[in-house]
Amino acid sequence: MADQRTRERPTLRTIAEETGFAVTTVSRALKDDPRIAAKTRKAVAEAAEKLAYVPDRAAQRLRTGRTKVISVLLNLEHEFIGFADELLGGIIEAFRSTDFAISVTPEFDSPDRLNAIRNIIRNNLADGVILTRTEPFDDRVRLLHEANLPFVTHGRTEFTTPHAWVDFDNEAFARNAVQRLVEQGRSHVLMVMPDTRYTFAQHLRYGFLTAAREAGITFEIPDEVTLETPSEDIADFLQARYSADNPPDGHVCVGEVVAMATLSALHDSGVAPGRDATVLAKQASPTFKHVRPRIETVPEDVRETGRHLGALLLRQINGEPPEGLHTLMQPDPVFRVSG
Amino acid sequence: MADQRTRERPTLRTIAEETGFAVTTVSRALKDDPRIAAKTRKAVAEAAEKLAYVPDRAAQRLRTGRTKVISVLLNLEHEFIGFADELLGGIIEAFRSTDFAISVTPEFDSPDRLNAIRNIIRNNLADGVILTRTEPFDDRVRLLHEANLPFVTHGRTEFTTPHAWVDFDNEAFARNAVQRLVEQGRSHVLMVMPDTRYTFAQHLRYGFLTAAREAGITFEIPDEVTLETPSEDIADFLQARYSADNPPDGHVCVGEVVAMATLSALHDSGVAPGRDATVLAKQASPTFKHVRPRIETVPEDVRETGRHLGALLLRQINGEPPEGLHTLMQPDPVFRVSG
DNA sequence: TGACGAAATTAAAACGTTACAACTCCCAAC
DNA sequence: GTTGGGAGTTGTAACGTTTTAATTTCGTCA
Repeated sequence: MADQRTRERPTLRTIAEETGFAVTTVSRALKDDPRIAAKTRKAVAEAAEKLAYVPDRAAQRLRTGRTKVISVLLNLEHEFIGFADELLGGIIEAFRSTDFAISVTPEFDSPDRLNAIRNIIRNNLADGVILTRTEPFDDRVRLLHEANLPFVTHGRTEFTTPHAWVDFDNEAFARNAVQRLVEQGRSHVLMVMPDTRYTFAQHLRYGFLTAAREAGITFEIPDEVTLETPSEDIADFLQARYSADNPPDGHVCVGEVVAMATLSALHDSGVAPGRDATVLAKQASPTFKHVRPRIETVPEDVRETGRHLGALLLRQINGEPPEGLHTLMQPDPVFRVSG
Repeated sequence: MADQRTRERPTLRTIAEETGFAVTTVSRALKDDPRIAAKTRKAVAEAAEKLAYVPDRAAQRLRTGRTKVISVLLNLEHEFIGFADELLGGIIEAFRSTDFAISVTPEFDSPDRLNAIRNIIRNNLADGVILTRTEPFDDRVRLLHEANLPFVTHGRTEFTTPHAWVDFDNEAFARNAVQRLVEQGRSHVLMVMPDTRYTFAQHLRYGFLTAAREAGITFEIPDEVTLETPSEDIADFLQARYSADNPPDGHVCVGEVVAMATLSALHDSGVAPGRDATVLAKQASPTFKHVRPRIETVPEDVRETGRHLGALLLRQINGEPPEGLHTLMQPDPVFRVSG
């Protein structure tokens, strides 16, 4: 049985023997080191090509300490549907022309989110880290900063020490949404919020509240449910709301799951979207095109977010300081009927 | 600025100096080698604990050739929404108690799907590989087999050499679906198929055709669209079908995206699901609960699929031969109203 | 003619681990 | 009192790379 893995792979030594140069020379020549004569570099390159030489990553890593690995921390337990697909897709695009490997590190529920980071630092598992679900005073950020390991967060913190981040302007989104609801004559708006521990929950809340107050309409942020509540419970809650006093007539939905739960609650309550109430949503996946009745949405391009995260991380790995490495993605100010 | 990455990490040598044993002894003691006296093992373990020693993966990898990495090949360009989230979630669960890292390797469109595999083999990037979107005579399987690198496919091949796989019984699903449609009095059924190059397309087709023939009803498999067609084009196609002669009255949908496209096409054509036509679907995400009108579905647990893939791969990495390492996941034979 | 320095190349060490082949004890057997 | 052998331990080499500090080579200038 032929085993290509154990079949002798060419090493620098092989090339050295082939060309008659020393291993050091070969190593340098392959990196186009100007100390090596141009003629030599060419000869070495040709030999390497001929032998199909590829450097051994384990040896490089042992010698240099660089892993050539990017670690993406994801909570795959209850993520927004399709979030990981798109984010990873974007990150991978950003690293496509490099030889970095993308490693997915699971993050389990809160008590020790830190452990995943500690593990990466202790075992030197990555040259860079991408964090999601950022909190205002995120300890993971503190750890990575101390360890001097490049990282980018999806979402902002409130630390004063600068670090790279990419975020969607959720405050603007919420503000725009409320204003649009007001334009449509709505007067009592409701929004299901993310868990308050995440920074973007504050942004949403702020945008939502200020816009509602400015417009002089009433608003409602339920305590009973969050985006992490199972979506059928959200739907049940909303349905209960509709059979109680003073039901909302406008909904701002931060994600597709909550938007669909809302629509199903309206449907099951006999409330006609568009006529009796308006539902606005942030749309991240193309699926939403097919939801009926059609509602107005604003897109959030998660893949693009991933590309930005990757790009900012790469710049840090290449030595740029994190100062100013930010991308705040602006929502399209106009809501459009999806599909 | 403290840099924990460069701060001296304890190595075997550190422990050796601390305990007075030789490096070899320490190395063996840490693996509980019976050649080392129990007392020594204990002393070494304590010193290692005290110093917070963790073995250097680069050094282990260089020395042993084992990478402690699993590579998951995913096409993140046009995957079913949420597929990667769930599959990765399951795979990660399977490897949770090991120290394997999960690396996502992008697979781009067909011409050279092989290159990703070649790259993994040449660079020795993984100890095991998980393949998705398997084809009947999948060259990737051939390569991995030759390289003697453990792997599992999601989906079956038609090779005679045995290899590990995990699959959903799509033939049974399609058969059950057609039978259910017949029960509901439907007489002309339509199914949008995956691209024919994938093995599971054959299974679906076979189940669909035999059940329809057995029941003596007419059926239709459009050439114009596949599951890879942009979903709005699928919807447009179906809408056109409804304004033409002899429209279908039953739909089998392999995924949620096509199910939603179908529902939107019915809606936009003024065809009432349940009364004028029946839509049955395979449901992989909980979101679908909220789709209105409700339709009957059968669940497919992609996370469980991931767990199986991971488990079978792990067994091979631990030396089991691939013979008999299969899991064919059976669909629930009864369709239920979702939500 | 010999010394100098720049250009080109090199040997050797190191990264941290594991594997191989010894080596040292010490006790039992003759 | 030597021998044999097992238990326990160890030194050394090796994995393939990069880095440091030489070393060689050669043209130039005094």
